[in-house]
Amino acid sequence: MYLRILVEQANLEVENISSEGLAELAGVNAAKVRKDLSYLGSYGTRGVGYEVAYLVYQIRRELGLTHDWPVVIVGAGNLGQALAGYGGFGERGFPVAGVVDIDPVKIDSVIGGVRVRHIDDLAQIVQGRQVSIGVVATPPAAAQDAADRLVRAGVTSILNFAPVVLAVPHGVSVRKVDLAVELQILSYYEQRRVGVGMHAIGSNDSGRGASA
Amino acid sequence: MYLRILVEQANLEVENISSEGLAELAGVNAAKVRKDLSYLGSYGTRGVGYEVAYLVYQIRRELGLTHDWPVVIVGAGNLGQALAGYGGFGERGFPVAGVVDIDPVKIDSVIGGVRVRHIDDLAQIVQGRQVSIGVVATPPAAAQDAADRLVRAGVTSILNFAPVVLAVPHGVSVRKVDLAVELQILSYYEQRRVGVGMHAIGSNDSGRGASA
DNA sequence: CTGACTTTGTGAACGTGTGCACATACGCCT
DNA sequence: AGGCGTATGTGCACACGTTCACAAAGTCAG
Repeated sequence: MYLRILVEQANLEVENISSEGLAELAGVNAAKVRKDLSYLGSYGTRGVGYEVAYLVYQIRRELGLTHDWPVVIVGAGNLGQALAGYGGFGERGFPVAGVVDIDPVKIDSVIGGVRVRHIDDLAQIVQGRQVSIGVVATPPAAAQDAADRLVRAGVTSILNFAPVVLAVPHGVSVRKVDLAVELQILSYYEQRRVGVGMHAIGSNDSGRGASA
Repeated sequence: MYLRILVEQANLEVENISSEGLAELAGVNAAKVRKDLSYLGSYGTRGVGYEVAYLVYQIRRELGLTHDWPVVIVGAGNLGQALAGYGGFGERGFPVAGVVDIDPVKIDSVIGGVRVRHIDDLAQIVQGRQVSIGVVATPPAAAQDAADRLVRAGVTSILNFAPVVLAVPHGVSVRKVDLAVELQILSYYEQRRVGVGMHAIGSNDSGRGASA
């Protein structure tokens, strides 16, 4: 998150930024910013702040964003198509190396400049293009199989959009994005708002909310 | 998450489930399950476990899922279209009440059975259909404006897919889903894996990972 | 060079979430 | 009816992330 804001500031030709300025843009506490950045080392200058360009470089380095990480998407349904068609990934260093599906009807259609291939070609794509990140965008019932295939092909990190808990071997990282859960959390706040007589208003989930 | 698993179990005609069983399906600790469920009240039976159907009812009640929460989507680009076309929302109690965009080219196209309308019609949609949840699926530059319009129209909860920090008045809840950040977190793990010589393997983010 | 001002880096306090361990309560079998 | 086994509910300890507060370190003006 800091990285995104800092890149934005760099484009605006801001050369230095204080922890307080960065905190405001990020919607967090200034002390937290300093503590977070201190894990990278002591790259700030007291009385001045942080040099934006240098900080961008250091964060990129720490996050492993010095080179691209090609990504393979499993599932060419609504979500898979949207992800492949969304240009933002390539821009941010995650080019779509391939899209695979199990449905013959979808094979060979082109999405976002990438041709959909059969899931049996997964290993070939992964090994040929050194892909280490896979995205599961299948229906829930097919998600575990998709994950198994990704792992077998050599992928070691998975971003899972299916609302299921994936079982993977040790050494494989999984992150889950569950859109329905996000909406359910909002519905919980809505329900409290009307039900308990408004004394819960303004209380957001830790750090994820913002107010002005 | 428990809700999703319990509904699944109910469909499999499981009548009772223990905290340990539920914990395994959810990939968490059994004590955590019991503590979480205890916030709903004492709905378990010692020596037996929890009655699935009753638990589903209680969780639904607590989360405010006893009735539907119509949702309005701002932005009919790649992501907006995918979200509108994805049937999962309606199924889970979040029907798409409308999709709006500012681009005249997109107006009147039909996505997932819903006609795209102009953003100026937002207030009408929100008030006419009692919408309290809005989804921001616009490019970053347009996100704050989209949020402002949603708030003005009367929406009190926002799910934000744009990679920006939204400023909203007190009393409005915001949740953010940033796909690029998720990938960056995975890239961080990947980078550690190769860089530091594998002693970080298997360490996932708190509770979001799974292994077998 | 000195002094006033600014901003970092971090020790300490605080709050929250997680996990262990065990008393408690319930069902079932004899 | 009584005892045994099983699973819940929760007090306690621990670990972690967040915030406060302040000394240290740097800049800049005169």
